[in-house]
Amino acid sequence: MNDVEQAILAEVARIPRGRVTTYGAVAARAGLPRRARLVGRVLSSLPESSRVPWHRVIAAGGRIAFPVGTAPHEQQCRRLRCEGVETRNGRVDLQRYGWQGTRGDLDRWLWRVGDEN
DNA sequence: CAAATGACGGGGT
DNA sequence: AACCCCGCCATTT
Repeated sequence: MNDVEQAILAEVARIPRGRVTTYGAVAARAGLPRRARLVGRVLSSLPESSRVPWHRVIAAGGRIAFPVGTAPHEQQCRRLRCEGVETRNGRVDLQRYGWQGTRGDLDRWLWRVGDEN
């Protein structure tokens, strides 16, 4: 595994339980702007045994990347539901569950923790 | 080597 | 909101 994949997985692992973020956002935070597709490719190559929370990564606009009705789609919805994230018609409300990862994040705002610059 | 293919994104209709 | 189209780029045909 190279450093690029490492950076991407590190960002995915940073997403808090019960929150979600997009492929594009992960790429940007990993220092790879406009490389959303790469994020998807890396996640698709994860072994079943991986503990990386891949289900917290969704497509732009809160859409679940897998086609509605497919097994992987159902699995992702199930995993999200387990941590309190509700999915409606294959989508997640980003206004409510979206995680930006930096300034403006609800958690940091509430607890005043992390890098405040 | 050319063309198709994605766990994508954004802009236009 | 739902498509379509095009940019993106590592892999696979």
